[in-house]
Amino acid sequence: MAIPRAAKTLRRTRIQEEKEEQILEAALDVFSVSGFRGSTIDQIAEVAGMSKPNLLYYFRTKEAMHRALIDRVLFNWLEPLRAFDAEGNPESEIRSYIRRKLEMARDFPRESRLFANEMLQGAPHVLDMLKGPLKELVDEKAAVIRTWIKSGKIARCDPYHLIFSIWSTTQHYADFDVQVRAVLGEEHSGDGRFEDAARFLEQLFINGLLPDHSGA
Amino acid sequence: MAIPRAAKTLRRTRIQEEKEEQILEAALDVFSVSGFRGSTIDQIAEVAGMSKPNLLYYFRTKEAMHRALIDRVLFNWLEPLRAFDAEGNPESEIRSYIRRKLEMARDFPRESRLFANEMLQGAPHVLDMLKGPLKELVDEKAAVIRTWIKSGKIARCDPYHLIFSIWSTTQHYADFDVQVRAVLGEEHSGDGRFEDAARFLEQLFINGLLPDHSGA
DNA sequence: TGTAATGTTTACCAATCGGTCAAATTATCC
DNA sequence: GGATAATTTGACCGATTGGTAAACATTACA
Repeated sequence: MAIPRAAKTLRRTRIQEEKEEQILEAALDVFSVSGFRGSTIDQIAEVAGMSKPNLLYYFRTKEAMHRALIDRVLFNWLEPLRAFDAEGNPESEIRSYIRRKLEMARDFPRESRLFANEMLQGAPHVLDMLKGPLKELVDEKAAVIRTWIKSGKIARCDPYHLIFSIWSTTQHYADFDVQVRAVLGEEHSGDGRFEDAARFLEQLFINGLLPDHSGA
Repeated sequence: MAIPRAAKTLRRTRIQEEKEEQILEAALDVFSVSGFRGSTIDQIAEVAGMSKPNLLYYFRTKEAMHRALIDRVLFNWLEPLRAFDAEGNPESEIRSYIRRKLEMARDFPRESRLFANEMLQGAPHVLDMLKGPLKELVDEKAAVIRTWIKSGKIARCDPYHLIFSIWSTTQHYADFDVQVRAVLGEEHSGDGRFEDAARFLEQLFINGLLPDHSGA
């Protein structure tokens, strides 16, 4: 006899681990393309290779699946920003932040699109997280950048918009991948484009942010 | 007696103009948030203040509505890039391109999101346009940028990634508006943030792209 | 090996989906 | 004003949606 699903939280079976993993993997495929409203449980079930009621045995509702997926993805997503270090020197910190974010766009494009879809829809499922933990983390890093500015290590600029511009330029290669490929053409659409992007962005941000040469 | 809809193309009534306008306006509201799959005709009908069969009198299918909307939006969307002028000097051209794109993000955020949604889904409805007209336009402007580089007016860089980075940084303020507001907090979420963004981005791109001061 | 807990499937449900149809209403033009 | 064309609506259709119930199958464990 099937047990009330609450019991699952007491002890997790091997099968539960595997199947939930399988489901979230498929859900990432589907949600990242079509967004929450545009995705169906049947689609996810097909990708996961399981029956729809079987999915709903592990996640009571479509919402629960989406929530579990977001929770799992968000933590890793902020890792590069957390690694942003006040002690390092600005140039190498900015460089490696750009690198890391570009690597994530290359290696985890679905995660990026899942997040982008959520933003486009007004962040109905993660608004609290944006206003809370994310804002706090960004505030903290903005303070770091301000100390760099005060000590003359980088040019005066708005640290928030600096962070936004790194986010947007790097995530662009995941979220707008199809446009990037179309514009670059088949020949330049290989993995090499990430190296080109990295070179360009590092040049842009380093030259753009170094202290004024013009002894003003 | 209703006439076959093909007849509409012969002569357009005043009512047709008005209602189609009304419908596309509502469709923009809905599609830009939920994407094509996630939007329903009923939603659009409600926003438009008309009955569903009435919508379908003007647009035979949901696809037709979406196509008409995209067609109407895309032309204006590329206007700033078209205005990018080879004759002007690089600094002011880049400055005003950033300004124009930021103004569009501020004044037409739904259009930006409609486009972003389409990209996230793999551009099923506009792929040909990306590979054709858009690529040609970008190729043309990339050539302009290359002449600037050759004549030493701006630093050496990949013109395509330069264009991508201007697109992404500016559109970010429309597509990720909810995140920007959440991170900046209520106090800095007013229209002033567009001025701050403009200041930052112009500084970033101008300093980042001016020719090397270090006589290398 | 037996049995209870866990996992899976078939059949199904009400609500919503995109879309049709014919009747009713309104605008247009002589 | 009346005929005719254009517009609008309510009722409806089959397909798909998110989700359920219960029978069935499998696993874990004594």
